[in-house]
Amino acid sequence: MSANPGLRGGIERRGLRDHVYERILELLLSGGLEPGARLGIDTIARDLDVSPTPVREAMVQLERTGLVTREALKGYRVAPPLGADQLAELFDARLMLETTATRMAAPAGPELLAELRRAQQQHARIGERVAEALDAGRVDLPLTAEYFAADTGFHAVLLHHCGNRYLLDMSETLGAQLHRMRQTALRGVPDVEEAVAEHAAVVEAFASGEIDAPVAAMTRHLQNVRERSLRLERGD
Amino acid sequence: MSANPGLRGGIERRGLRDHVYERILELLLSGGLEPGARLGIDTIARDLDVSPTPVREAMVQLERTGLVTREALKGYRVAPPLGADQLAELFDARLMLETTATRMAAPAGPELLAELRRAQQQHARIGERVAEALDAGRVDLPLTAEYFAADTGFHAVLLHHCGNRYLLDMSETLGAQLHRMRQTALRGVPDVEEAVAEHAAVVEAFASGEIDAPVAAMTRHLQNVRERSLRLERGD
DNA sequence: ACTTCCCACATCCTATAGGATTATCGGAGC
DNA sequence: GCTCCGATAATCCTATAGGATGTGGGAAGT
Repeated sequence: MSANPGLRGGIERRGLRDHVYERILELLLSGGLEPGARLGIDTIARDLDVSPTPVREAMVQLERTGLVTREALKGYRVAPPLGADQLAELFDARLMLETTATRMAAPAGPELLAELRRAQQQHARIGERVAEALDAGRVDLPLTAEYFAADTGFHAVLLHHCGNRYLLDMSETLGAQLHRMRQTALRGVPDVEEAVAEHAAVVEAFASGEIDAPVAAMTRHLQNVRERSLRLERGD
Repeated sequence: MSANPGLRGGIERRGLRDHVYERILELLLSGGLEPGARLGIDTIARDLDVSPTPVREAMVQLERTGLVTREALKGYRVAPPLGADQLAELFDARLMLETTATRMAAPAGPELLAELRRAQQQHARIGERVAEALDAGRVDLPLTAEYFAADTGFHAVLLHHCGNRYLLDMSETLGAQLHRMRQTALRGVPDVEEAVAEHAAVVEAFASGEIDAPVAAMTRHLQNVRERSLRLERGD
């Protein structure tokens, strides 16, 4: 296929729109902006040294993800924080998606098991560091971001192996909302040990070969996450 | 600038982007375009008497629905027809979504039952006319479109009453793909009687008050639809 | 002092123009 | 006859400009 993978840096041309999209996306995911803050087209265009047109396209794409809201003739804003009801619905949707994906991936091949173990160990490793920092009273923002990425990565393994692109798409859409929730509602990582243990239980269930065990373990995990998060949302 | 800004082809006053989006969407859903056909920005802009910018925004929005594909620096095209594997995945996703929505809507209030009955009668009424036309050997395209709309409407009732906006969003996304499938893969409506009967069974299950009956009826219905469609796809 | 009206500023939205890239078609060479 | 190559045309992509709309502040009136 591609003759020389070595020099693909200069001719990476895929339009400004995608670059602008990624920049704004990571800006949103980094959490530096308050919900409701204005996202002026011209302002962003000036900051990125591009014209308003690609910025506008990127905003349309972002609007579809739910991270930004648009009011006609008034401009774009950072989406308001998720309400308690939205939070519950989000967890319900995720429960449906991931249990189904787990069921579809149930006859676990050896490569799935390997990937799952790798993701789980990564998650556990970072989780341990997070727990240490938490005991020391420190809050390490980059570390927590890394932790969330590892957690997302673990779940992504199953979605990638369920063999259904629509489920994967839905999961990625929900993933953006989930990230937003973690920034606004939750302030830290209150349940590292529980999450790591439950992930390990899922891996064990897959390794056991029982056909219904993985779904049961995943259901338990997600219901626990839901319960912990909603309890935290209500104010401890 | 344009000669007469006052009467621009029935375009109202809330931003051209949404209007352009709707126009292109109904153009795609009407089925007048071959899969793979080019969707030139400037061409569409000229046809609708607007500038390329709102057309471009509408295309970004459409790309997210899966109805059109985009190749950087090459333009937009009508998405290729769904393969057999995509078809199966689509039905699996729909099965997951609708059974879950049915379960969530299970304690049926009287207003849900009323809406469901109304939608079911509408579906049955149009279905009868479709069957008559089918017996007479005629193929009435507007009538089949109306039939599909009624079928979609029946399922939409449940999604609207499940109380979860994410499930509703997913269903609408899948709905576009479903519509596309009906245009390409299926040519007519081969299973009017079965579909009407199964919808009636779903309504009855809701009316019975049994907590698990609606989910079971809906599962049976969707599995039957899946089986009939895939059999047709394989070529009778 | 409070409300209302009006005007100036900022921003969004659309239109037009030009550079860059890709597809197409005709012709030369093997 | 087939392949390769170059020029032309069409299209996409980005940038810039101007009209339309919403917003905020100040002055006048009650």
